[in-house]
Amino acid sequence: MTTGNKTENALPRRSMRRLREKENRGNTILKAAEELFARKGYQQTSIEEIADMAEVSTGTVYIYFKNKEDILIKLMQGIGYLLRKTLGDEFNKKELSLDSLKNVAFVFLGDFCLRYPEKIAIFFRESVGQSAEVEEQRKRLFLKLTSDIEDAVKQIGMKLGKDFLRKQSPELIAVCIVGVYERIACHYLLWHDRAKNVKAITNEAVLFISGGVNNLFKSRS
Amino acid sequence: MTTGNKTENALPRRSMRRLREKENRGNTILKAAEELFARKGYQQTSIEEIADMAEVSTGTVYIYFKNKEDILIKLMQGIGYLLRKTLGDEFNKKELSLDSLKNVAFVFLGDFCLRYPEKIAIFFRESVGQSAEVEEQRKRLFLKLTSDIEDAVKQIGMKLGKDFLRKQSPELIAVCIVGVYERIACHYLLWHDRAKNVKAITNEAVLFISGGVNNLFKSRS
Amino acid sequence: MTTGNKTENALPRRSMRRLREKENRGNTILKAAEELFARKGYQQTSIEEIADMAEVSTGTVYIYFKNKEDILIKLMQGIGYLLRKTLGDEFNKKELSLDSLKNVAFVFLGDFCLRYPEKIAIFFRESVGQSAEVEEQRKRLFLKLTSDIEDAVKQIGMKLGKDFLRKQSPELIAVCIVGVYERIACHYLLWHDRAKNVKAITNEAVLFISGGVNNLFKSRS
Amino acid sequence: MTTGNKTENALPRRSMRRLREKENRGNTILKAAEELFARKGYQQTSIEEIADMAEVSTGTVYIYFKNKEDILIKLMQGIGYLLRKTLGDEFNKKELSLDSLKNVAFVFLGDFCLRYPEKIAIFFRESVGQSAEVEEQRKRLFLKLTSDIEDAVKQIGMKLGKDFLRKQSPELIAVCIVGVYERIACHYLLWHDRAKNVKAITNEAVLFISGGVNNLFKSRS
DNA sequence: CATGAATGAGTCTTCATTCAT
DNA sequence: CATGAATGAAGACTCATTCAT
Repeated sequence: MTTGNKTENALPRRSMRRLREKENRGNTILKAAEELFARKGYQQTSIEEIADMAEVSTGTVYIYFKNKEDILIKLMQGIGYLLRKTLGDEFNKKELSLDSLKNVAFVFLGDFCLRYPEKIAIFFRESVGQSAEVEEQRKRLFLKLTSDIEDAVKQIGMKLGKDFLRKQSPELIAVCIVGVYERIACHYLLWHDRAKNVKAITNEAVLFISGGVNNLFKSRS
Repeated sequence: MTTGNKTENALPRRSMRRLREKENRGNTILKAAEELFARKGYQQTSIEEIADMAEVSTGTVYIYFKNKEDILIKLMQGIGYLLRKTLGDEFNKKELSLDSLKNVAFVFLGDFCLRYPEKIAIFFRESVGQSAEVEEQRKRLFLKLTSDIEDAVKQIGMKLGKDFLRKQSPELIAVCIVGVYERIACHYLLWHDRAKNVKAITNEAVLFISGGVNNLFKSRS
Repeated sequence: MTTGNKTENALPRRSMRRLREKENRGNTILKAAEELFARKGYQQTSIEEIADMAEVSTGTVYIYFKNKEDILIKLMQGIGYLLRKTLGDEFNKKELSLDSLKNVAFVFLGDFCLRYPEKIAIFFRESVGQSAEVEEQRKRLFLKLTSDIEDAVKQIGMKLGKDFLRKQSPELIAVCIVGVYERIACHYLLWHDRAKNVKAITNEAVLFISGGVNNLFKSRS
Repeated sequence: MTTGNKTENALPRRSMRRLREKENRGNTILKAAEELFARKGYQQTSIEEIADMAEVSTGTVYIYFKNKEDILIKLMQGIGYLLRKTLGDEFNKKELSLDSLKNVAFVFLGDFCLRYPEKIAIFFRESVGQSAEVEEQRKRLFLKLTSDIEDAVKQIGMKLGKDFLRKQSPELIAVCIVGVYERIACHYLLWHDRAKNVKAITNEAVLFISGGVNNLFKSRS
């Protein structure tokens, strides 16, 4: 049936293809930029190279993006969104508990980092120290990410019926967790290439984080 | 008279000044670069600006440094050295113990970060994502720093007569500690300006780290 | 029914509209270009802006005009035609006399300039110094205009039974008159906005021109 | 003596040459730009061409001028200054009288225009319709020029003991004179090449202007 | 005819680096 | 050593024009 329908409306099909292409053109450019930024660095990549790899002309790049900076920002936003979604979905899978922190660590280190090393390179390296605007975006994304984790930490505390030392402890915990993730990703994945040890590393990272979190619960009287 | 005076004294005096200046010229340029890189960003700072602020000519900059990248690298090395020295001195002050980790945290967050915000900005922001050579240096410095902490962690473990879960646990601990430091510095000092809360923050950071470390000791049978 | 109706009537109606629109499409584009060129300048106006204001696509612009330059040239030709027609009609209204020069001045300064400030801006400003082709057109139009006035001046001389100092004097007179018109238009209308004083200005301009013309008649022996 | 002096201070001589070169470099670039703008048009001339003709690199152009527009503006200012100086000097040569207008016309048409056809091309063609900033400068220069002539006209009126029809008549006269000059220059020098007829043309232009001015004096009762 | 996305040649502009003085 | 004017390669960006649909 569906096929028959398609056969009848040949033109729509074409225009649909056009539409799809149009929608994808921007993504093709982003993909090309992602790979090049991760491999050669943001500064070392020219618009022409991105255009070449995306098989479009330089002018086309400027139809979809305001300027080179805009490409990086859109890339960051995409990565930020995917990251938060990935972690958020994991947090929401079951009841929040200390195990959630463990699962999230596995999703990030054992999954996300291995699957998207270029995204990690861009998020943790190429988007740093480029310009005021990029830095602003970066800050915003990190704060959102931190805030997500802070919320989860708070709820875990509530679930466990425990209070934190200070009202702001969950924020600090979130900051620490993000820091641990970031540096592990850089250290073990970008610098060394110990993808194979990921499991052991993640396991211990989870232990480290759990220990840290536990230490910031107010002890019962 | 005046002329004679000048001929006799002024020249030697001048040349002494020259000598002193000559010795310091490189440092003056580094200082200028440090401030400008931290304030405006590495990419946004031109050699001319650095020369102006250091009150030398652009050509002079190239007598003391191979190129612009070299300035950043020298700056990083200086910061890296100072940082390792600061932390190392603290580690060496007394017998290593879990308290050492605490003291080091205070020295870094409560002291170093507040005293040298520009160094922090350069080390954690401006030196990131600039070029292959800079990244290489950055990696090297981070590895040294991590290695220092790893050694301290190992010794603390020995002092406490405890084994770690794995042989590589101390490395992971060190990586985590560096990550926690880095992100706290960025989050609380570069992004927000919560210099006043430093004490509470450091306190909790220390608790977090201690909890983390403790969790990676092998539990006694 | 509705469908049938559409098939019978709507299409013809549409095609009529189409036809009308088609005829006018070129003019719509010219109108848009005229306004934009006068307001923002020829160089600062893009084809896309013209198309937007004319509510057509950029491609359509190229159906009606060879290129951007062509739009400007067509515009100039239209303005040149209208200007010559306006002045010519005035010259032809009655017997040619020195009063004709006066009337023409009023028609140009007191009427044309006030009614079509954009045309003045394009003719005296935007069409200047753009390209060889445009300059060529401009020259051609100015020569025609000058020639028209020259003819009128010659006839006035004949009517008055006076000879000119030289055979070429009428040409020079025409050139001077055009120069006076041009600069008055620019000075008082484009630069200052003394539309209110137009009458006094025109009056004196006429006196200036009359005095000039009179001085180039050969004095009777 | 002088020569000996020079021989002694060889270095000063060199540095003086340097200084001269430095002062002249900007002028060399301006000269090159002047010729190219006049010949090919402002838009059609690239910075690279200017640099080539001035035998400097493109970068050097940007040491002396902010941008391309700046070159044109500096050129206009130079021309405007020279023009006003030339006319002003002529006005100041002797007592102001109607003859002064005649002499000034000869200086402008018979001298300035023939000697500096490129300056005329730039002032009356290439600087028109280019950008808001250039237009602003152009307006300013024209107003100054007009104002100079207005002042002279006023004084001539006073010298002759005659009043003008209106207080603003001198301004209008000045505007007309500038217009006459401009169009004659364009018509006879840029468009046709009647340099040989200049004398006759100027003579009649003077007559035209004189007649015009005379007609705006208030007639004695 | 109409569309408007795609093109890509063309230019300005920057700035790290060099070198004659 | 110090200078700073000159260099010129490199790259971002624009926009008139084309053409498949």
